[in-house]
Amino acid sequence: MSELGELEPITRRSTAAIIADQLRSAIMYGSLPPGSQLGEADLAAKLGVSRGPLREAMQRLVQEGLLRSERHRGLFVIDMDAADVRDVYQARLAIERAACQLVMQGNRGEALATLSAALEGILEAAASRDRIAMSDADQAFHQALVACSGNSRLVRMAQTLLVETRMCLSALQAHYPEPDELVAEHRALVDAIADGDERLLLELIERHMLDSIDRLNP
Amino acid sequence: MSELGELEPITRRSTAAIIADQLRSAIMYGSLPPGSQLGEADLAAKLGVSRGPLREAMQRLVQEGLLRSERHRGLFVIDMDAADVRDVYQARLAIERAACQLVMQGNRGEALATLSAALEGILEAAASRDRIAMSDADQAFHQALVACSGNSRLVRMAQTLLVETRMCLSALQAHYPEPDELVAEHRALVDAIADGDERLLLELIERHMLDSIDRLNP
DNA sequence: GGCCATATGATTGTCGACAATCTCAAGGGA
DNA sequence: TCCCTTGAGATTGTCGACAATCATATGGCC
Repeated sequence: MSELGELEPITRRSTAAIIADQLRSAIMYGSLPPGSQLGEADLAAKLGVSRGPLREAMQRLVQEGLLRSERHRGLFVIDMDAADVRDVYQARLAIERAACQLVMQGNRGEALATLSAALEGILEAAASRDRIAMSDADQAFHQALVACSGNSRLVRMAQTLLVETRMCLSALQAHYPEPDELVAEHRALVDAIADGDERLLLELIERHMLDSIDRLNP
Repeated sequence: MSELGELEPITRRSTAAIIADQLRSAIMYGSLPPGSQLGEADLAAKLGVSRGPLREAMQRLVQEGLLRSERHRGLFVIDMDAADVRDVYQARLAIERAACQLVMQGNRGEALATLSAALEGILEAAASRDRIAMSDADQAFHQALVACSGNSRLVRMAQTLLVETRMCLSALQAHYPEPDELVAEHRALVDAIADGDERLLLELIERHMLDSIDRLNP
């Protein structure tokens, strides 16, 4: 959080990082749909940069696994099949389960405050019945959960997995839980943290992920 | 494995990927020690490429978290403190624990064959009492373990974490387990898989990681 | 003598151009 | 009619050069 009136350099982040964020966002929200090719000249013109920095940014996404590279063919947004959906949620379970354990044996009070706020966000989104807002709030909650673990590696991994999660939802465009259910599931997680019930928390997060796999695989 | 006499394009992987591998390897083995700056012109000359592809490769490692970028200053190999060591092993535990579960509920037979071979490698390395060979075999074992999960996301994450693990060992240059202990610990893992004892397997992998944290933090 | 401003050198960030390769369509032959 | 070859067009891969920024050393001023 930046202080009020604090003077900072205008560009403290590298251009490649900014472009990578833009592309990640575009992929996440389905603006660059799975399987689509990323023409370098085209994109560079749209973003107002040269091909150099753009290529650097794209290499980041290749490393993340969001793009696949075919030599002399171009870069394509990955398209996810059922196996990918399974992999993503299994990996999310691994990360978030570990995050839950760390939260429990770490600063639980601070985590509780952060996650209560995130839960409030889900509540508002659910009230508005806006699917995208709900997804945003859902993602923010899980991002916050992992952030509370204090483990930067877990945070980085979770970010990519959450982007892929959004890709699934955008692509499949279905089977997203009802607002009430969404709120209830996350409230249960927060309550378990509040009660200090690690056993229950781990069980809930496991169910949360495994249910999602079932929901997305008809 | 490529067939004998099979004709394949000489360069099927992108140049950036090859360079990234080289750099990753150099970082892993301590050839590029933590904290050291990566001069672009210098490296490009050594690798026989231009700065363009080199910069692309470096962006991959930035995304991986192996390099940190300071704008207009350059790229530096991350240096790991005690907190980083903890984070890496916590993350490894998360990934490898999940991999173990997937192995147990997946093709256990194939995993057993692969891991038995990997264990044989550890045995040979331990016999030679060559520290580097032991580390290589250790890493290969855990890489194989995660690969047996069949989850490509877990594999990618594990790769980065294993590189960071090697960085710790190269940097701290100490507290690596005795050959006998190394063999015993991994044999126990394989045995647990052979017996189909998931409970024990998870307990062992947990101990394996948590012990490592203690060992590296005096 | 100590400290600040300036100049210099080196390094990074960005760009445009050229070469290599792929895609796709048109043409010729069986 | 179908298939292979061949050519044009477009796209990617690579490179060298220029601009912007930072680090360091030098000289002047207090």
